[in-house]
Amino acid sequence: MPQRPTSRDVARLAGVSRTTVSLVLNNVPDVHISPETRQRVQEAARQLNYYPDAIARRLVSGRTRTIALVWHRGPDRTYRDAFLPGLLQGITRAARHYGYYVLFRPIEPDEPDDSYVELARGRHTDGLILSGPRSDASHLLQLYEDGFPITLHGQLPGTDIPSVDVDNVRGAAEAVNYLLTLGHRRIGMITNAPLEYTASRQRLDGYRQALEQAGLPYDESLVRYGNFDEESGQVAADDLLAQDERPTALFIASDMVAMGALRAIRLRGLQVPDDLCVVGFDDITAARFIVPALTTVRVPTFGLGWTAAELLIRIIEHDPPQQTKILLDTELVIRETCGAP
Amino acid sequence: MPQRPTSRDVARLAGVSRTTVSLVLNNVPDVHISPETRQRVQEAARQLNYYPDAIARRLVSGRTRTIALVWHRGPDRTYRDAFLPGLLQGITRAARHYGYYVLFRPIEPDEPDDSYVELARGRHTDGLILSGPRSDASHLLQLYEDGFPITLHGQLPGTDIPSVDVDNVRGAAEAVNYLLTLGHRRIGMITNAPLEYTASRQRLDGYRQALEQAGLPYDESLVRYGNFDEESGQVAADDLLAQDERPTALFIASDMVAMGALRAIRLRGLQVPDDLCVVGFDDITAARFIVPALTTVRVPTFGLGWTAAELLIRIIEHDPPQQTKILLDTELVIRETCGAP
DNA sequence: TAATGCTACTAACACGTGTTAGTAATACGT
DNA sequence: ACGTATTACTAACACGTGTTAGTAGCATTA
Repeated sequence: MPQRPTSRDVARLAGVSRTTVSLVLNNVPDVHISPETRQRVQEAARQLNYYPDAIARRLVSGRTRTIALVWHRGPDRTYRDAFLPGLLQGITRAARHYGYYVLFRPIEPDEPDDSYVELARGRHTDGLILSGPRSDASHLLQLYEDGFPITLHGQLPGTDIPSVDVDNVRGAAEAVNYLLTLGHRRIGMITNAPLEYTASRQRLDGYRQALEQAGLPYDESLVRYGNFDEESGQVAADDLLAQDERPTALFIASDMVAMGALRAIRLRGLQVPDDLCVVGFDDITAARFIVPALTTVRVPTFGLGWTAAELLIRIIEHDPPQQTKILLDTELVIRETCGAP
Repeated sequence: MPQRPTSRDVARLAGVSRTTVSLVLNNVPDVHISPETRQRVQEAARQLNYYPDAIARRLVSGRTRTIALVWHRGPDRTYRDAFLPGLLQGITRAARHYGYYVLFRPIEPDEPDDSYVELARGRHTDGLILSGPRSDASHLLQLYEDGFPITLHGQLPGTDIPSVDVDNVRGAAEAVNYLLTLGHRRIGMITNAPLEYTASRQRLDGYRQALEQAGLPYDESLVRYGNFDEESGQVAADDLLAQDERPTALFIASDMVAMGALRAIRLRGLQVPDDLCVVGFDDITAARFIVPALTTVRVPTFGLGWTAAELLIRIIEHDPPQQTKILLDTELVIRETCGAP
């Protein structure tokens, strides 16, 4: 890059002081500058192709106008591929709307969990969205207590850190209700992950609630535990279908796990939806394309991103909403795995 | 945030000058500071929980240690979902390896094409990776000629801007060769997009080259044009299969387009792979899960990201490699749409 | 006519760091 | 004993901007 022009160069060319340049270019209100001078300054800036230095601006304002997305999702590829694009787009759109930039910072498996702290303490960013908070995050709490703006994507029980998440309980309940409406009474479930994960527990809770409300007993022999990936789904479904009295429908709290389950079903020679109905969760891209197309619960990834960013920015700008624990609704997408709509 | 400690505070607590603090904490070589003083400084920094201010540091060094990914892919959701996660991970990993941060900047449809220029001119970033360059990008050329570090993901014919892309010609040729090896002689093709798109033209070229090398004529009646999405694939395949003499195999230069084509095939009552073989391109997630699983050409998204970032950083650090037009190899992933391997 | 208010500007400081040039104090060589 | 080299530091500048306090010059008011 050739020598960048500074506001001093613009001032010199326009024959005014640097202060005047700043006042004109930033359109500072209630300040008296003659129209001729204004025009001279603007002309000079254009002529030199002047862009103010963001770094210097940040130093004096004390604000970076940047928010960071800390992606802390372990090695779970599925989650990354299915949710990151929408989330990121929601975040960047909200950020742009409010005049912020977005820094993307994944935490790799070989890094210490708290390596994002430097981002905050070192003033790289005005606030951060942490996707996938861990319960052992003492640095996170310290940061929060020090007043650093933070929003969680996901939930961290036992704290009052602002957070945005999907209403897993409701989403799961709605899926199971749909199966109940279709007349199913023996509904099996496969979780998306072990119950240590909050979302897992909540989706199971939704399943229980729906059954309970329909006056059906919770039967543990109908529940299996997935572990994010396809293989776990195949194993779980196979085990579930090995029983004498098979369920007539399956609620599987993760589409990726459902992919494995569907394979197990196919290998047993069973037909979906004739022999067995299936509802998934997440609405990954593949759900639309498999045959029969998977009925599932859509997660509003864009909305999660937008909401988390907006919440964060309002906190940064000292205009926090009353509600700082936000749950977004899912949407049941009816396709073919429960029969034609 | 309570008052952040500065290096002045550390200096005061340690009873030394600010200069000494800087020298010690940055481990400046060839400078004589007694071990006792060093320890006093380090102890003070720890005690105050001091993190140097990134902004001030950038101002004095003139470097942001940040690179930006400008995502300029139009409204093409497919591309975003299939490539962004891997690309971004490759970029951030390389960035971290070299000590850089990553800014993500999508260009939304309602924005002017050149809105990323401010990122460079305003010194928000040390360099940028532009994914999806447009041929009418005069600002881009200006930026490049001014010496601003830029790497393209994709290609811009007629310039010598450093770029990283997939070897579309080779990838397509390999796919078609595979079909030829299986004995197919009448091979249809559906492009991924109109031929204005460089990648589209290249994949078609690969198809032609493979045929030519096998001594087969290029028959235009076997070629149709997709347009990114599923629908375009369904229409194209349907049209292709309406002919008297059907092809025995289809090379479809986009998995998403292939999804539509497969539907058209199914609706015509044809069986894959018995009546018709299919090879796709991109290896999207769904390719693994449909039945039969789609044989396709995998794009090394992570490698593209890593390479683009590494190239960019070497340019930023004035250590450019000789080769600045890089083509990465694809990988043919053999699944079931051409029969069992 | 003096006091006040308004217009159209500018000088100087602050932000927090890295770095260059310099300075005492001590050690070393002859 | 004297000049030189080395050690262990520090004062001061620079990075480029936003902003506060201030200053001439002129118009208006009492």
